Amino acid sequence: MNCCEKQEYTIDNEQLARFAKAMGHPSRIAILSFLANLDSCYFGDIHNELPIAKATVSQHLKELKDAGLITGTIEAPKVKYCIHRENWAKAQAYFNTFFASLKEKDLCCE
Amino acid sequence: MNCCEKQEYTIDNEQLARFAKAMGHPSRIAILSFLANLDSCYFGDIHNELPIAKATVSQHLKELKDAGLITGTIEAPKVKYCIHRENWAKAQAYFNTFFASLKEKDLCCE
DNA sequence: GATAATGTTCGTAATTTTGCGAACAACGAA
DNA sequence: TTCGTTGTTCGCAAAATTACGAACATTATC
Repeated sequence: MNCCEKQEYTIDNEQLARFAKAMGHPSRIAILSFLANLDSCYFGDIHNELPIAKATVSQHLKELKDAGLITGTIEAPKVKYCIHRENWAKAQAYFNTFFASLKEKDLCCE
Repeated sequence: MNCCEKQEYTIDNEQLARFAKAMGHPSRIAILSFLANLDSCYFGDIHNELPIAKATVSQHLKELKDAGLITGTIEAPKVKYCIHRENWAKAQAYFNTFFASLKEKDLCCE
């Protein structure tokens, strides 16, 4: 399904808000961009990309993982983070459906 | 421009995070949905739709306004809120571009 | 086994967010 | 003018977020 096909999604407002909240911080957007562009997927490289302490990076990664947008696996002694593709697609569809729901004709405003 | 055309947007991570943050709360998603579906655009009706105090609703509306997703105008004695269509489209494009940036081939993960 | 490298967790502090009731401001109507 | 309606702002409290360094755990390597 590409982004122009009709979507049957019934948006779960709670879920959409959870995705949005996870994306609501510049560092986390940067992390997601980094992973989406496949520059690397190891903690160390993510950390190097950001001007914040590793404890903080770890915390942001945890939040993204809790929101379901990424996965984390141990590849000793490193930790590999990846975009959670299934949920990524779900988030994409949710946002897309949400924004597309805006009606053209506006009887109230304007 | 529909959602399938190539987009030349250079995403501003800060701006995207700001949009996401504003959307990162169920009540604010509900407000945006309400306005997008043109059910009404007056404060009172928005308030009736939500199980929270009017002071809190007013606060959420302020945040959405600060993020640029809605506008607020006084129509005494009521206040009318509307989707800020220009910024709405901008946010839509930002999210769309962001999610679409995920590479298909993944050399690192999976 | 000792050491180095890699991340997570803990404890703490500062700030922000969320939410409420009460007080207040602005305006239309009686 | 007075009153009722409509929302905003204020003051406060509780909770969550953000960030850091230090301590800790794990594993690879010497």
